[in-house]
Amino acid sequence: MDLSERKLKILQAIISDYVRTAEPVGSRTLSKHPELGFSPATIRNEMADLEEMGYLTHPHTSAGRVPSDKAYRLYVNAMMEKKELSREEKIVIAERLKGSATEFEKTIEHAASILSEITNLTSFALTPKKTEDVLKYINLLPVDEDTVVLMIVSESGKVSNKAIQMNVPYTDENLQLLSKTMTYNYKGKTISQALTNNIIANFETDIVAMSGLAEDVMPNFMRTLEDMLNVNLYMEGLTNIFDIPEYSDLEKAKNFIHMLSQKEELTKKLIERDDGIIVTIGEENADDVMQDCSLITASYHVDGRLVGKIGVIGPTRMKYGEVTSLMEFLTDNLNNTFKLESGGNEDDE
Amino acid sequence: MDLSERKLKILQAIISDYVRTAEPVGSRTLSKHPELGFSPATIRNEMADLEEMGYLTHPHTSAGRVPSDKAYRLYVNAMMEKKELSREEKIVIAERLKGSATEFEKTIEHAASILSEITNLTSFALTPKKTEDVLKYINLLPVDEDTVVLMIVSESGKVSNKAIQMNVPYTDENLQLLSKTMTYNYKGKTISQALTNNIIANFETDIVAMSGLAEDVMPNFMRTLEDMLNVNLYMEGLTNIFDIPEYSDLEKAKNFIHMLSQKEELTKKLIERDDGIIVTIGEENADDVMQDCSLITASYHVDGRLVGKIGVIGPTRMKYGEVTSLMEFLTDNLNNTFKLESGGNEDDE
DNA sequence: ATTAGCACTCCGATACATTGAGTGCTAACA
DNA sequence: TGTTAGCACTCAATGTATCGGAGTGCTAAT
Repeated sequence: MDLSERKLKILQAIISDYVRTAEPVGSRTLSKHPELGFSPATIRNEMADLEEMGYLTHPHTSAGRVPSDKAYRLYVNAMMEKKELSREEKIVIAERLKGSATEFEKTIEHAASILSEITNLTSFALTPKKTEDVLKYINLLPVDEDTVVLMIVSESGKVSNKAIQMNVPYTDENLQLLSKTMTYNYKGKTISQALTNNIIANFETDIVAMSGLAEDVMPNFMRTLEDMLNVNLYMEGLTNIFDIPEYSDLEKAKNFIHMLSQKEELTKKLIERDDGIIVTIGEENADDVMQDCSLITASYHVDGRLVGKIGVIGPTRMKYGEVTSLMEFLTDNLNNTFKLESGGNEDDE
Repeated sequence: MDLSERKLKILQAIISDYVRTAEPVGSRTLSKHPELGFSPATIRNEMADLEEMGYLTHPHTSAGRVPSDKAYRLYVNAMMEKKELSREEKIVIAERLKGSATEFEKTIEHAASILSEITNLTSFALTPKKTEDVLKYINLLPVDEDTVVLMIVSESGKVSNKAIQMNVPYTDENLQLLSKTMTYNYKGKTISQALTNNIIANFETDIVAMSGLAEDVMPNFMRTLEDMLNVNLYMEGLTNIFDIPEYSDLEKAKNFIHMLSQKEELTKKLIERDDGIIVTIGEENADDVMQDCSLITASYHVDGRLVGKIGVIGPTRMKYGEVTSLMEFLTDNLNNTFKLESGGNEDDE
């Protein structure tokens, strides 16, 4: 089942040629490769073998060979070499990320820009899912006779709020009491814990509940917590696919763009992916509309806990080595950036 | 300079045929129109005149005629008839908008969805620019030893906030004093007024300023005000253009999508447009990349003051009558929705 | 003023020949 | 026995020629 040294070399050459040119590569071209000192005929034999084994395909009889998904998988697993970025590139990238360091979301957005610019693919970035963010402080503030503002502050520095229309008259004392009770009950809990353990039951016996205040406030509190879990999806380089030969077919381009326009679904797909750098190639993607794409995602961490994602999507024919190396560098950089800031002064909204 | 009755009829027929079929329309076809009982030859003469006057073009010698931008302009100004929506359509649309009435932004987003679904064009919706929103209440809340939350509430119900890292130690009294001073100074002012009249000078002599507190707070206050002016752009039906013959050319489709991906620029263009229903046709658009598109925007009002926009963009060949009627209905509906709520419980973020 | 008639133009579809890159196979070779 | 040269074959892509049809513009008749 193992491939001979020579077959591997040939396969690698085919992949790298094809990735570069997008044209099926033939035996003649390959025999000119410096690493492959064999005649076209020999290479043809090997290619026939490789095709039988499922690593290559044939668009039609008189065309060269094209790597299959299986070939790319082998390449990514075993043959691909990381392409370390040059010192200059690293500096430029780091600068660009740092240039917007005060604004959390901007930094993420820039990461996506960089990714699409360098790879010439479509990239995206997902802000962290705050499931594990810890509640710190809850307050209720009087505004009007019938309006109260609920404010929630979390460890990561996120501040959320909501104006609540009160059905029941309230007093400042009651508000304060409820704020304190809520803070006492929820402080130190993660958002997901707060959402699953509805502590409203505890209030039942309390004077606050008697006043009906909690009935007005708690549903809004829960909704606001849910809102806090929302993530933002940034996308860059959408039109890059028009320059990729694979998508010179209008129908294909349409499907691609249509898929990427479904932001909610896309977000869901991305969140579900495992941590670390994950490469899924062509048919490995569960999704029908992604059967001829490769998707690469990487996760970054804020404060070592909250997990966000960046990624690229493009044709299966892509420079896996370069892309993954770049993504590795980017996530490392993001991890560091968000570690130093360490829950500092982030931006709301 | 005026066009004869007959010429007008012919032009109208050409436009309506061309809008429907996207094919150049010839004299034969026209002579079969029930309204036009003339022979092809007669119609040809008239068409030649219309072409000379700039209302028609000729893709090539042996092709039918195509309306020019000038023709569309005439059509929109003088010939187009509003197409009242049916009672059922109105009900369905109103229901869809109401279904999300509690969430301001969702309502806007739905308006865009409806617009693109019915017109089969690309649509967008812009949340209102809050320049004229009036400040109501400003508060500073202690969180940490070195963290304070700034909270701003406006008449429209929008609540904004920002966590501030304090460089100077503060006391609760100082915070309260500063909150009160700020509220006193800014309450009743619009956001744009607050942004232009920097009242920080007034504080100079005040004890609060002495403590250095204001220096920490004011820049953040200003930044937050600016953030409050940010608008959101929703876009729907981006891929609809792939079904439009005009964009079966890959290059054109690319340019179109690329233009719409530049969200900031697009937002700026849209905001700048006058109120009411505005139609700009082809070359009337200042922008190079929009020379063969028509853009229709309409404004809706929240509380009669804040102005948001909805719109569609597509090929100059579009059903102006139907689209503008629909947009009129939508904006009327939005105006009412946001009037009844009257600064009620809107959503932050 | 309108229209029938006709020559003319030009696009688009169809058919056909040509080219060239590449294959698979066989037989010769080291 | 593995490698290679040679050769017939395949097939997409390209170019060329032809033809039909839709539509025009002009002229002459009504």
